[in-house]
Amino acid sequence: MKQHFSSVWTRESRPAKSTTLSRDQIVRAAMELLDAEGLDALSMRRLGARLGSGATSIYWHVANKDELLELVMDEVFSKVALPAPDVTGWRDAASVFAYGLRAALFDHPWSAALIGTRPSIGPNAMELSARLLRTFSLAGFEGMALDYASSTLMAYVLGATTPEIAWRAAMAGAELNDEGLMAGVKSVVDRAAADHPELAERYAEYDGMDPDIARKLNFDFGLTCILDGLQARLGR
Amino acid sequence: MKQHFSSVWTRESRPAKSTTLSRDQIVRAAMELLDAEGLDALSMRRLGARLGSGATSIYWHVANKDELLELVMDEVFSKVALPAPDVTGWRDAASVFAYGLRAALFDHPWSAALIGTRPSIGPNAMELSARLLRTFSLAGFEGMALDYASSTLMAYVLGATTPEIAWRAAMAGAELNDEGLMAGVKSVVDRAAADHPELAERYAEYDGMDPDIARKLNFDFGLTCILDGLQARLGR
DNA sequence: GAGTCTGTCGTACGCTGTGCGAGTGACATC
DNA sequence: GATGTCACTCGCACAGCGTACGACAGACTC
Repeated sequence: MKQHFSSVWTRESRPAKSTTLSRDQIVRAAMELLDAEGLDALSMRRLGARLGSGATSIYWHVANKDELLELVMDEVFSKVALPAPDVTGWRDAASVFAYGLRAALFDHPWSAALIGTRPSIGPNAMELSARLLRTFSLAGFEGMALDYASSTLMAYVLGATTPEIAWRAAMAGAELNDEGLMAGVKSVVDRAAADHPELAERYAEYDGMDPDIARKLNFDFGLTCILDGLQARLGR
Repeated sequence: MKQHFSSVWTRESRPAKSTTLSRDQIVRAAMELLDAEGLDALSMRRLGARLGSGATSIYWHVANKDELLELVMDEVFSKVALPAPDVTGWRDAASVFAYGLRAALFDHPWSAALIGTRPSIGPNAMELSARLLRTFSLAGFEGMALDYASSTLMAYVLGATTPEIAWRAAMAGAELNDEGLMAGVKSVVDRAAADHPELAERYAEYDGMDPDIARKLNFDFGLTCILDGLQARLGR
């Protein structure tokens, strides 16, 4: 039995005549719950309770939980700023985009687990990529290269950010100052270092460094590296 | 209540004296189940059944389902080839790595959903990144830049591949030849195009193109772009 | 007053991860 | 041979999950 391709964006939202519940409210409440307690904490029952209504009432406004997640995920993309490139120059605009997307994902860490799960084709995601295309278009990219350039940048930001989020989540609760809590991390790292002298050398350089700053430097390196690579393609 | 950082890699595997069940067997069976039926199909009961044993027997060899997923995920990284850079030159080695990782992820599409979930610190992941470091080291990168360079490449591959996998999964069952099945995709795309003329122009260029080939071209563009950016950094 | 449409919700089904404790067989020690 | 200890398996049970279904209430139309 073949399945049709289907997604929330394929259907219209229910007309919002309802007084007590609406798709917007549901999405907003889901976002709050996700931000506060993470992906596992979002259940239809808990969400219903937070909205002061029955769990199954939600299903009038949303087909199923997957679609709800699609809606919430798209909301994340709405929070990414992207300045007009004719004001700032395309490199600055692209940088602001990259840092903005990174920040938006950090603000909603549960999104890291959803990215690999469904394509981002909601209106906000579309709007964002259209603006990114415009940026690169004004920069001088044309034809396929225009598309390629913007998805290269997008890919880098996603691929750099999601593992960062995974790290942060794994460390949640463990604090740097408390040696006992970090012992687990250290033992994993030590084991790796023991087998691979190259890794040991690398880790040594990070000693005593704030991991957030280290990650930011890392991100910035890759970003300017990509922008350089793109720029080289502009002169043909 | 604070939580300790903990992971499978922190503990030793149970000594493999067991005749009927072993960690390796469990991981292998889990991988088969995941490949055949996807992430949702993996339940401890189904896995137990496939192994011809009770569901809860698994818990003697693996602390919980999360750890099992960590183990299976690490197995994916073991399948990535990386040629010695002194034979092929660092750019070729890096390309082979990138395509190899991409292929490994494609072979196990469920991995896309796990990448944002937990840091990849298993022995195979470590081994792979150590080899990548060696590659860039021989290329001439030093200090922090060595680390940055390899994680930039890693980030790009992950970020480019996971959305591709998400797309493929969403299209599963829908075939290009069958217009009816693709109608859903088309309506989403059309809606986006209506709101954003830039997007419409882009989509038009892909018309009639094999999407797999289009994606490969896209991937290749970004990859050479990054390698160029990295190379520019080599001459200081 | 009757009928229809919109929206809510209680109940129920089949499924999940996993804690617990009972059970089994191999081996060591007396 | 009896007893004890360990490595391992597994049935049961619990709390929770997503969601199909049908009953129900209120508003609006004829």
